[in-house]
Amino acid sequence: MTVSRVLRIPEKVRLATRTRVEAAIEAVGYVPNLVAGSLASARTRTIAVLVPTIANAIFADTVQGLSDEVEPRGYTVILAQSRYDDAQEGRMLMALLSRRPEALVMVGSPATRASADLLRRAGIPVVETWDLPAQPIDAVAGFDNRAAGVTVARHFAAAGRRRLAFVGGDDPRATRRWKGFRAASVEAGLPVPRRFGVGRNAGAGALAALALPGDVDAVFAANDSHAIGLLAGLRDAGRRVPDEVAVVGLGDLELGRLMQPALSTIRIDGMAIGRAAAALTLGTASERHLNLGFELVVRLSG
Amino acid sequence: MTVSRVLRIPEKVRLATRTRVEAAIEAVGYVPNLVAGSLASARTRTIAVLVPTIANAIFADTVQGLSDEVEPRGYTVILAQSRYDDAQEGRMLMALLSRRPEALVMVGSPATRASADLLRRAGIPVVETWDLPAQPIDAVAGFDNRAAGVTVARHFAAAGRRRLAFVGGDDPRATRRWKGFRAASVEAGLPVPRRFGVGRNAGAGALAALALPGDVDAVFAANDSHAIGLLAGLRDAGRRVPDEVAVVGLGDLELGRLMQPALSTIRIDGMAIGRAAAALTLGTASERHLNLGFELVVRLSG
DNA sequence: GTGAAAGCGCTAACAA
DNA sequence: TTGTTAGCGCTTTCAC
Repeated sequence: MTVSRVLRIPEKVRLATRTRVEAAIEAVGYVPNLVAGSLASARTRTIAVLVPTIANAIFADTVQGLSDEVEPRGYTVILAQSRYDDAQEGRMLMALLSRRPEALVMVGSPATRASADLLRRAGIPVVETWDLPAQPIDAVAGFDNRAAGVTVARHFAAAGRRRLAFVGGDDPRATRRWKGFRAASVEAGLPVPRRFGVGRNAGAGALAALALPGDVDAVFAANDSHAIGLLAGLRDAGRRVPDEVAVVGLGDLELGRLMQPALSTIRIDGMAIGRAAAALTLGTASERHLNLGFELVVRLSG
Repeated sequence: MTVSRVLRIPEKVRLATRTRVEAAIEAVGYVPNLVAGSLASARTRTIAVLVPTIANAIFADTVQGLSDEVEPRGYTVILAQSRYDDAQEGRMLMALLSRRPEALVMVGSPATRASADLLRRAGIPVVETWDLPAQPIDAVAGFDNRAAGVTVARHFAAAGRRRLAFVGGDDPRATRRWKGFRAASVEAGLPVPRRFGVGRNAGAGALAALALPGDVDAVFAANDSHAIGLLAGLRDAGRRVPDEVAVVGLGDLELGRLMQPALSTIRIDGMAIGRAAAALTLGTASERHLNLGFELVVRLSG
């Protein structure tokens, strides 16, 4: 019991005792067992994180932002990937909750009703990120994906572009960007944009460049990785950017800034999303609904 | 007890009983408590991972490779970041071990003797990655960083380059690349290369381009992110690549392939390192010492 | 300021 | 095939 106090509330132990205990801890190389401690205290000091994939700079940034806030406070991150697969998401949610995290942070929202119910009954703070769901489970740290699409379409329309296209995946957030993009295009009196579904890497963006009809004069790529691939593909195809085709991405990857022409983009601060999620899980946030917004950064590509 | 069996060894429960238990589980929304289970069975089904930072594509790839292998087997990844800081590394190692992972995977090797001792006494598989330490704690999945530097220097020398430079950080692995690069340059009869220490992002590479003396005709950037920044910086400074300066990176980021000129690089398969680490932790690897190698990929930048 | 008792929710081992 | 007992290594509570 005294050892336990020395480790957790040293000021409640007489200095002499404390010193002796510390020496013993050192001597035997004692490493406390937090799984036993967690069971006894009902506090695991663990935050669960579920991302589609960690091998994507934007989500990795969010995990880092979260982890930067949470580690100094003694929390450990437990991580799982849903791989854009609803069943996998459900399994991972269950696996994470079985470890009794004190909060759960996920990119997006649960895909199924069962997953949503599971989270609702978990009795811990749940933070949905990278989106602004209409009926959140609990807390939110994200931005309006639809509005991002609208912003880009209006930007293209104002610049006199007429034949728009969209390149992106079919996950819920990309789809919301697409919907906003399409609606605002039509509202601006332009034809319905073409949509190119693609894989999840930059090479896919390059492929999209090949498939792009000759009359398209502006493309919104739902993430910067695609946009950069698209830029490279257009360059190789001999199509001049932005003269013939404008390109705008989303995410503001550092590398987009270094492309020639520099990539215009919707800037999202993934690390800030992670930090906001941390504040929400730790209860230090002022509100449960954080709209971190986005910003159109116009560079040379469009 | 019967519930426990239904969940872990359902074939040992009569079908009728099983069905009833499953119905009850469903009805009350029972979520098993793995922290209690872990304590009782002394098996946490947890793998600890320590990376310098997760917001770096190459490490994120490794974490994904690892996680892809272990998640289907019921393991959960617990993650911590050392931030290239020895004290932080020590604290995180302790924090991770307190949670009694069944194995620990880290990028590089423990920085201090105390950390190394801690790991040695942990009594679990420990995998050091992204390097080939001479005296590993236990298992290794990596490549020879020094040899990578040697390969690039010889490549430059064979191409008739004379004034070499190195751009990179001062972490142990970048330093080993530098040492190999320098030694092989001198061996080839070239002057000692200049070394430019830089921060950890691509912008730093762009800055290095500005600092680069006019007579340098070949640069080895210790990672692709720096190399891509360097390419952009050289382009903006009006220095032609590869005519005036050759550039070779390390990592084979997808975006390097899309640059113009396409980036030559030392290809490392970060995901394969993660998968190998998984095999090592799960005991399915044939050897404890895996050299995954690297490959010089010559593209247009040098 | 220190220690003794009880118990966290499971699983291992054994009994029925 | 099912159930009982003991105990995993801590923390909480309460006594001294």
